[in-house]
Amino acid sequence: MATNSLAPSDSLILQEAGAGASATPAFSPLYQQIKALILQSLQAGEWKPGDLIPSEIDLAGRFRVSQGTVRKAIDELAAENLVVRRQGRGTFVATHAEQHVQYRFLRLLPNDGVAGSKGQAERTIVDCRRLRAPADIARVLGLRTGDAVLQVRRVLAFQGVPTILEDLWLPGGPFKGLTAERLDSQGTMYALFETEFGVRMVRAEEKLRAVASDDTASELLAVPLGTPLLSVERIAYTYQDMPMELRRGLYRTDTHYYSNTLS
Amino acid sequence: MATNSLAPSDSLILQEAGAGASATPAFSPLYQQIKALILQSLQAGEWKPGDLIPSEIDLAGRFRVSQGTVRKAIDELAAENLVVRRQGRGTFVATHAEQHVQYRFLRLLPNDGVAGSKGQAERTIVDCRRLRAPADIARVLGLRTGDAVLQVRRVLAFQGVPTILEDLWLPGGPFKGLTAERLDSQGTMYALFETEFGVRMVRAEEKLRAVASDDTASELLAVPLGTPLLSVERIAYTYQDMPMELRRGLYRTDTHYYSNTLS
DNA sequence: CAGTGGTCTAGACCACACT
DNA sequence: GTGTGGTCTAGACCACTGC
Repeated sequence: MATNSLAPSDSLILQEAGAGASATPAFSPLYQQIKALILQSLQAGEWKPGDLIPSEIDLAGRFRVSQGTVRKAIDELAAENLVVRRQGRGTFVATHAEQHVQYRFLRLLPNDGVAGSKGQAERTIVDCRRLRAPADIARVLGLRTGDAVLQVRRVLAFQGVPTILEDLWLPGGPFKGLTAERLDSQGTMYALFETEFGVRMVRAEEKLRAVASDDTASELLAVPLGTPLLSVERIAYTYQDMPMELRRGLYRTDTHYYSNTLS
Repeated sequence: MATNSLAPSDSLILQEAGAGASATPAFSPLYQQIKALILQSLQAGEWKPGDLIPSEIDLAGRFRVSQGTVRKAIDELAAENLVVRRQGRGTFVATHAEQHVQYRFLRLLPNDGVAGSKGQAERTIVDCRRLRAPADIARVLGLRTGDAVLQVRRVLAFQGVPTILEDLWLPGGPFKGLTAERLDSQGTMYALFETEFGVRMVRAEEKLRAVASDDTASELLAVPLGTPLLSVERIAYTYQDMPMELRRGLYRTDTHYYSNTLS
């Protein structure tokens, strides 16, 4: 804790200026400003995933606002899964590691809702290489064409049945030093990203299509050529809506289905 | 407003009994109880979709709690899209009618994010009949096998291209009197359900798979036999998690894609 | 026991919409 | 202006956790 950007010094929050002139240009509620400040500290890595952040009373003192205002800020962060509240203990930075759910963003479930069929996926890294980003990949990741990216291809199998083939691309900078061996360690990829590279995926967007299996997919997933597969393109974002991963997956949907809840 | 179940009379809320005995069997926070009471009124149809509900101060008075407690209850209802707050005007029951989004639960977007390509879908009712529910349909809708259900088949086309073929099943009871003509009226189906049958869909669950086009689908969607299509099975729920609609759709995903956000 | 988040209250003021 | 939801405060008490 060398630097604490939450010291009273930078708690200079723009107050709701003289009520008379309603021409306050860029006004936002106090609790939103607090939320933004806390977010900055999360992004800056001052509190790492799993860490306990200061108590509400503590933060209220630093920012010179009431506890209720801090509470509302944290409420929103908790609603966005950036932070986890635990009564009696405190508020913690959300983490993928030591989190019971195996796959944070994977919505694929087995057809038979086998109780606790958490049947560990068998993971196989097919390929892992560094290369210069093609234009389309670069654009999605917010890089320049030709920048270094890491490309990984892997297959996930459930109970011996290869079910998911996915290619993923990561920006070379933040993931310097990532190798196939590291990826083979136990634990989720996203957990590895957090613990080893300080990158926490916060949100993702997916585009789904139905496609026909090509040669490669048919071989790796052991299905006949032309079998309908669910194509899932995912862009995962870290704090600040910064894209940090592109994933293109092909899912077999004979034994599993993609589950979604709309509200 | 013949009966007002929110009169002070029924505001008998179990208070946090004598602090000494912590053996309160079924305790829940006051604001949760308020929320449940408001929900009951919504379910009972005392306030219809689009209606203005009483102000926070009003409700606080009726329930004999503080405005802040009512606020928290309404906050949650708003977060679940059951209610819409409008500063300066009041809180309204959420509605599908007069709501700008065309299709509440449809996640299909055109490949080219054409600005405002809200290109009205052309809707064609292919079939509409009453029948006795097969076992699988009945189970999903919470009916008994053989109960009356309404089955509708329709095609949605965008800019002349047939894109969605869907079959849907509705319980005969709540939708007594629904005919193909009524379905052909302008406005969303869900809007019609609200205004004509008092049924508001609140939430839905979908199962997605990739399948090959069969004879029927190929004909109605004008695609070659075997074309990969996105199969979407949707169960829509009204208040109280009561299933009210089963929909099985086949989407072409050459011109569109299914969009999903994970967080 | 002390410290944390969770609930509840009461009151003040602001921003907005309608009349 | 009046009434609505939106923000902010200050203080009280409860429920849970860990020492």
